[in-house]
Amino acid sequence: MLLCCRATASPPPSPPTPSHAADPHARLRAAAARSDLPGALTAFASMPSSPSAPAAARPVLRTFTALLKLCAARADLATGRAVHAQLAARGLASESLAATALANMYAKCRRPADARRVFDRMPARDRVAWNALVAGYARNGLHEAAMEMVVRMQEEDGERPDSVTLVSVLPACANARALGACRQVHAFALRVGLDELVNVSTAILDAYCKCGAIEAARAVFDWMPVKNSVSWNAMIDGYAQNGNATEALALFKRMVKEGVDVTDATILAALQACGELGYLDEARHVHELLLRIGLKSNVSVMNALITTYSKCKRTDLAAELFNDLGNKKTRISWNAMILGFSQNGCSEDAVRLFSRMQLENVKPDSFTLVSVIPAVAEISDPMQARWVHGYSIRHHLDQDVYVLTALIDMYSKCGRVTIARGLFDSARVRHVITWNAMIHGYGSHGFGKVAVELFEEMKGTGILPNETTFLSVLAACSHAGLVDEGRRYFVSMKEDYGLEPGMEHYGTMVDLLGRAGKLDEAWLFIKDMPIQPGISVYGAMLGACKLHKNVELAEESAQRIFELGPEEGVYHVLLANIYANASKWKDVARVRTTMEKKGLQKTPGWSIIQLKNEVHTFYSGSTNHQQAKEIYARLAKLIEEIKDVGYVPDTDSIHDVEDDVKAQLLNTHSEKLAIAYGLIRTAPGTTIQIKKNLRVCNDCHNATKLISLVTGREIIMRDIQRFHHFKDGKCSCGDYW
DNA sequence: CTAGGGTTAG
Repeated sequence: MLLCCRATASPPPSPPTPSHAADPHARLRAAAARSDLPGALTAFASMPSSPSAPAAARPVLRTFTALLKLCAARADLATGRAVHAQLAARGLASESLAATALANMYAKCRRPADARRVFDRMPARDRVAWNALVAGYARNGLHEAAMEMVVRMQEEDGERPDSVTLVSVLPACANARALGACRQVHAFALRVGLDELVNVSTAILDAYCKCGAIEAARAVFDWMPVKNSVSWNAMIDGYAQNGNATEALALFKRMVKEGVDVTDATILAALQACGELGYLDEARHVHELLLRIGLKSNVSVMNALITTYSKCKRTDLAAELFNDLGNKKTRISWNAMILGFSQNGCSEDAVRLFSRMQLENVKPDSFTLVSVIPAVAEISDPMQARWVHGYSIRHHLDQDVYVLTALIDMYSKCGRVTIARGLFDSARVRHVITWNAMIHGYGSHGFGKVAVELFEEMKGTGILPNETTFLSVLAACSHAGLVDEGRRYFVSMKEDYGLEPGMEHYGTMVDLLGRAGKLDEAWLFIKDMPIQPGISVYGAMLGACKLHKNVELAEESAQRIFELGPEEGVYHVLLANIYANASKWKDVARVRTTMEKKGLQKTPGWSIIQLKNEVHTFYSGSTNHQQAKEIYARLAKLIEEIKDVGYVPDTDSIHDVEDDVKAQLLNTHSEKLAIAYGLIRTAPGTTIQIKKNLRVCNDCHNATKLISLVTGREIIMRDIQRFHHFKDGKCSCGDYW
């Protein structure tokens, strides 16, 4: 046996480090090869600097450039500056080789201005020095400056760009989305034959992708006589980033088939494509592949896999990977998992994981909060909301625009629009998304006029509205019955801002016209749509037909919806209700039968109320609550009280049974149960907050108004579409929803 | 001793 592991064995011989023979220059070279900056500094320290010392022992230019390279690699600015001082003391700081290395060091330490200063002091600048500056600007996000340097090196010094110049400046062209510049570089490369080089062509291809010129990129890719992994990765990622995930995956498969080396970048690009398409099976294949080639220890790849499985709605698989990461987890891993839970409706899991992150002392960043805050918003517990807000402040992240916007949205969703407005007013920086969140907040709470006013104020600030802004504004107009304003904004969207309305905008417009009773106009609006109307558009029409009892147009709309094959039973239910309203019982039966045949089910309605730390869920007629008896008793009393102030049960949507049974059924709606329970459990005067999974029904809406009157309570009800604030016998929606 | 500058990914 050559090596023995027994404890009694003699220690292995130490590596040959003849300390006496220590030539500092050799030691520094060795340290540099190991990228060992401290070792290199020790070696440097043992070099004599006095001119009386033997010349061979004194540091030479090479010594300093080696140190600078190490500083650059580690972004160690302090040491880099010390080396700069040493060079300056010897009058070497402007020497071509040293200055170039210095410029490079500063650029990698994110100090492009210092790099420039060194460059400007050079008496003569060669191509390499120019290249260092181009690369320095490019990697620090100074795209225009990088491109300008390429022009100046030719004009001022007559230096012809070489391959390094091109691969340095191309990322700048790419990040500046400067397609024209990309084309110029490409043309230049063709002219001087630099396109033969794989790295040049790859950089061109990548820049084309980033500028959205995916066909041009593909043409370069297909032309390239020699490709490497980077070329393939850039092309695959180009497709993934440009929304063509299908082509990205196809190319990825070809790459594997042709035996090109798959790297971590390949995997990341392929996973991105799988996630975008929600292709679980493909994601699993990529997963298997990366296990085969041993990329499992790459945390970035595992993080991407967590994200991808989450996008495929498999948080279970994501969580498994997350747990397997053990102590290799980074903050990005936590963020990915929290976001995964948050976006898949697992709000409690998201918040729990966030708490665990605190317990394990992982510092959060703005991404963490932007992931967890929507989960808190979904849970809508004001206490938790206040806590996560305080947490954001403690970690100095509350003024991050994205965090702030998430907080505004969260407070709106917790029914606290005023607090949301306070945050909005205190914001030091506001993006479009910030305005959108606030406008949406007002709109969803029925403050349509305020939403519109805020939108007008936004236009005055010079911030350009986007598609989402208009969606919120149109929805606000719809909820507040601002028909003329809505029509004008819809036109303005395209004419003044060049924004193309999407399916949701059309749906909202139909909703706006339909709610206002302009059914014929809504129908014509659909007919005039330049895109094929989707289920959501006809769904809005159907809802309006229910509201205004128009059987004919309801049938037409439903017909189109059924042709489009809806996955939920809501539209059948809606149509059946419309027939029932018109006493067309045969038709009701027919719709019910088709619904059953298609295996579609009515979504059971539920309402929840949160008290202390418990969530109480009520279904229509449910009796399984611990305090069910009390609840029904309180409800019965409540119904008597509101009858005294004019409550008449709205039994329109119920049939087949006697009137008193109808009233009975209405009285056990989940909303009413939740409210009754809230009244029992909370002190007089407390606001009651309810969340309902469907639209609040007509009768419950009516009843709740009167409940707010007789009990003197404010009741905030969040349904699938919007918020209703009930107070003093009125609702913020003005009975218009 | 011929040094100093460079492509994908998050």
